[in-house]
Amino acid sequence: MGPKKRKVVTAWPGARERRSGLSVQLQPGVGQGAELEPEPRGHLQQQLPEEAPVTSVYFNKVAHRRLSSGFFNRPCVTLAKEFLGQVMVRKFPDGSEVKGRIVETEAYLGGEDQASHSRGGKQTPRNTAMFMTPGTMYVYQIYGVYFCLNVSSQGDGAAVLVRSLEPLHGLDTMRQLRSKRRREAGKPLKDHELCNGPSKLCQALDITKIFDRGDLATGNEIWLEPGPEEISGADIVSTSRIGIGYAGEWVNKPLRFYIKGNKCVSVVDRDAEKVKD
DNA sequence: CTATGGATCAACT
DNA sequence: GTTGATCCATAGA
Repeated sequence: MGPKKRKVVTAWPGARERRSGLSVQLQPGVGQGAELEPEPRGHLQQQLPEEAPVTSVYFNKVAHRRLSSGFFNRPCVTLAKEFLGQVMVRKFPDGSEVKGRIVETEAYLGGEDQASHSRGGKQTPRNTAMFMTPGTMYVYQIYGVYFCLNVSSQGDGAAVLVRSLEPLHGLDTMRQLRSKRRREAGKPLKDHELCNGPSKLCQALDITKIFDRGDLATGNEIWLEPGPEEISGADIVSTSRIGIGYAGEWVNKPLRFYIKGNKCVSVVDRDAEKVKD
């Protein structure tokens, strides 16, 4: 039997409201400062003015507080692994911030990758961001309900899907944002459940289509900072991607990467974790 | 396990 | 312009 007939709607509900910022009331101050901030890396972590221009790599080591465009200009698989451990920061219109450490990513390689939205090298209005400068965000809506965040990498049509974060700061804000789609009577979410999925993290950070084609390297509302610790190759599990059963030979390619043992990984692969030789 | 929900795009008229 | 099949998921039972 065929699919049910659907009415056609040209805009997603709430689009206008969300443009003006948060659509839930946040409780200011609650929980802020009670959570552990990542240790600064070295002594150069001083605060910078928000739009501090980076004019020279030689005189602006300080500017590495925020990962800049050069960081994103790497091959897709390399970038997917380098993302692990970096801290995603979301600043809301009221000035408050939430932060989470990236613990799970997937690489989508572009034209030849049958699981990629850019398969066959096809560029459409939806996936245009995948073909833009490395560091460009590709946000798309899935199943009509949720959003997923990708970041363009080096390579035509290649991008990295951000699948899971370990919440570091602003957990109460995340919980409020995540509750919007949940029943009142639902059990309160554990910390590790706040961002353990590609659309969960978009809810928790209020990432919507308005960020599509935005630049993660220069934006004021969302950016990356160096993580508190280096993630070594030995701590990275490489395994198959999630939810791409249609992609033929690409189904089993090890293009999903996560930090071994991290509680916030969405789908754990015990077999892939068994390190042999 | 199932229900949910709407944009997207190829393939048509 | 319309149609049909699909889609990188989540929530709740």
